[in-house]
Amino acid sequence: MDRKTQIIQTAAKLFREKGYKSVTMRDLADELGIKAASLYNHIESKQEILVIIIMDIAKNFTEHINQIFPINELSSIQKLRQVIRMHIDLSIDKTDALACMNNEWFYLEDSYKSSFLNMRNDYENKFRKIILKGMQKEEIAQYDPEIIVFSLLSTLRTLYLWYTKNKDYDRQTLEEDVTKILLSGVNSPS
Amino acid sequence: MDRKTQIIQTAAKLFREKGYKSVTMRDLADELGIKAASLYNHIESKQEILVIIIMDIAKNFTEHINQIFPINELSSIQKLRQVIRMHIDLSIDKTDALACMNNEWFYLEDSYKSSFLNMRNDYENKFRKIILKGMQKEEIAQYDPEIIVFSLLSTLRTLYLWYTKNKDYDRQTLEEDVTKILLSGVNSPS
DNA sequence: CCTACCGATCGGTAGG
DNA sequence: CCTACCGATCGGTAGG
Repeated sequence: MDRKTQIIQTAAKLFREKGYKSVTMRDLADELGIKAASLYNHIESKQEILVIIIMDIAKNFTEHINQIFPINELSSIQKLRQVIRMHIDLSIDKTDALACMNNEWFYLEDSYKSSFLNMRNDYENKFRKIILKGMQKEEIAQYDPEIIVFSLLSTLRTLYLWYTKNKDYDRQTLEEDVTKILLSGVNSPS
Repeated sequence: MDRKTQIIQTAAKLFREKGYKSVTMRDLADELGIKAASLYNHIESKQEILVIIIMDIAKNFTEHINQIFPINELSSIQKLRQVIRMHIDLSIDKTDALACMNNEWFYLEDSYKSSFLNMRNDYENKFRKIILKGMQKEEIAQYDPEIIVFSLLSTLRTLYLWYTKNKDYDRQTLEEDVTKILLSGVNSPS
């Protein structure tokens, strides 16, 4: 792993723990055992670090949903399952970057912020279309689709928080249980 | 409304829009049409403002769940309904403070941070007990209770975000629809 | 990768 | 509520 990657991963950890604005270049340098000025041999600015962290993880989501979305062989429920799995996998494998994306995107400067928001909107739109098609085909219950989308996404987006406190779950159990609860609700089936 | 209340409400709005760390006392003063130094005639510090905003809204949650929790006449589902309603009401009526509580509690200093986290834990524990009792009585489905609690809370906690973009919903429709989806899931009942 | 250092900005105080 | 101002800290640069 080269130095730049090291810097970015360490930064992701710190940004997650303390927030982008609160982490100083001196904090970051300390964590790496060097002086703040030395960071600038590898990166251009604090902002550049944030951009790389967030855009990289955001692309993961975009590419994955773009891949699943057009597959005609999959039912809406199957697509939803795959989307849930992706959220769980990224929550486990790229926790720090995911936390940064969720909480620090706000501090992206103008052009990157709007490009991030575009990616986010595209993602939500595809997610929404999967739900709507599932409702048309009566695979998914006929509730207000906006509230369904919001409810699912808010759970999926904060999974990383919960996983951090419950690391004993293995990936597969988590996938099964989260999928079950999101699809079936909490009412007793009786 | 006295000046201190004005300062706190304006700060809540700005903290929500830009984040606690990014809002300067000069920003806050500008918004109120005064000079930064004048703020200190009404408040002690920037931190005091944050403490007041967050502790005030946190107490709303604590008091409300403490009131509902011990009522023996209510079933678990009825308690859950009331909790959902509280989240919706506060999301609508105290949006800025709620956003601060969710995103900026992190910047509370030591003793306030731990006191906030205690309140939060108490709240989650009572919420969890309502769910567990509901499962015992078979009012609530027998899934992993931790995942149920997490899934419900993550949706309820981010309701304010969604409401901000969908203000055309009236309170009652929102309560009915959110309750239905959280309790029944998105699977088609067929 | 370091030392030395910069201009800007921050939260907050003194004194009226 | 203001003017004037402070010490500390920030992101970043120069030069080696």
